[in-house]
Amino acid sequence: MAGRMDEFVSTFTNRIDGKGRVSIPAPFREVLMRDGFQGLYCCPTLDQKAVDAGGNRFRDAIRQSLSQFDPFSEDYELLSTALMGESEILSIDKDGRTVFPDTIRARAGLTDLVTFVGQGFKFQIWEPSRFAAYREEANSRMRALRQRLGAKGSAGVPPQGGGT
Amino acid sequence: MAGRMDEFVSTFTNRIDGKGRVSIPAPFREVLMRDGFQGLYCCPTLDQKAVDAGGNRFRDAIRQSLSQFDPFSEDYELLSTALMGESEILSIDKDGRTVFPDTIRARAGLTDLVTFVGQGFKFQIWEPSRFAAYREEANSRMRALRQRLGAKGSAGVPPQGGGT
DNA sequence: TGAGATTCCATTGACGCCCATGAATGCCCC
DNA sequence: GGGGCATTCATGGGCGTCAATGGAATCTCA
Repeated sequence: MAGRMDEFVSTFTNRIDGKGRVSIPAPFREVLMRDGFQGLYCCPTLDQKAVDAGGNRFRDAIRQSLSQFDPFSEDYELLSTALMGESEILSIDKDGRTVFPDTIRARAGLTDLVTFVGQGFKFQIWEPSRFAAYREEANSRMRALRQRLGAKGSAGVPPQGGGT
Repeated sequence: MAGRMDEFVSTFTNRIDGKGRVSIPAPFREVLMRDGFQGLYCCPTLDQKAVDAGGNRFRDAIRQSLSQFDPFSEDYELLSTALMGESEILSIDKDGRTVFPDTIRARAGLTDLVTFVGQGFKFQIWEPSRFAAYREEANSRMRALRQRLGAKGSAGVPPQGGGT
């Protein structure tokens, strides 16, 4: 496998078995291992029917954004409820599998397949067909954006591959 | 369970039995154990029909928050009355259960189910359906807040799109 | 002695752990 | 360059452990 894996890259789709277990993609496990967080920190994606997940690095991002607020302010209440209250810490067994609780299943609309989408310091959990649709939309928007920016110079938007 | 759990995360709903006993969620007990506080420190949530709870860290946060006020000011009076006067220290039995006194039950409107909501250094105690409503509100206001803060820069709310 | 509260024990259902299978990939040796 | 072997990884199943819950037994204080 390639050099230092400190970021979640690429997309994988795995199966949920009868007991609700899913294998976390091995490359992602590798990243989590390096990250040092024992388990998987999951938090709902705000604008999509999906779930964000990661390790310490992801968790710290959330914690840090909360730390700016006074602990007894209304904003802290709201944010901590939405971010920490809705988060889950899942354990990963020795075979690299986890079980998504009902909350996450419902959140992402999971049935028997899960798509893991690498996004650098975190990754997302999607129901495959839902993600396919989302990716289509993202790609077309991206094309539009590139065209718009392309006129001003190529900087700003990286080359886009279809991604498999 | 997973790694070092030093914060209250996620949401759990447990049942109150005929004798008023409730199991504190095991992950929360774990956090309390590490925190070192023997028992459960509870005080009313200021602006909601709910109760805040935690251990030493929570208690310290309350003290610190109070220390910002002039000890003889009216604000101090009000806050200390609300935060300390109405506080309770509950004991946790060997099976990890506690019994909520009538004050807390009334305060949170509890009947036969309790929802525990992790909020980092503390957690909240809610009547489930009441919490469901509040969560809805928290989520929508969270979105609004994010848009507002998102415009000024990434601070405030966790990164949501692809990130490096 | 009786009512409420606390401790101890039993049940059950979920979850973690171990092993087995099988497929795909990479490696080595001929 | 090709065939065969070893490894890795996803998946399935059986089993032990733990947590949540319910009930019985014990304690306490009036």
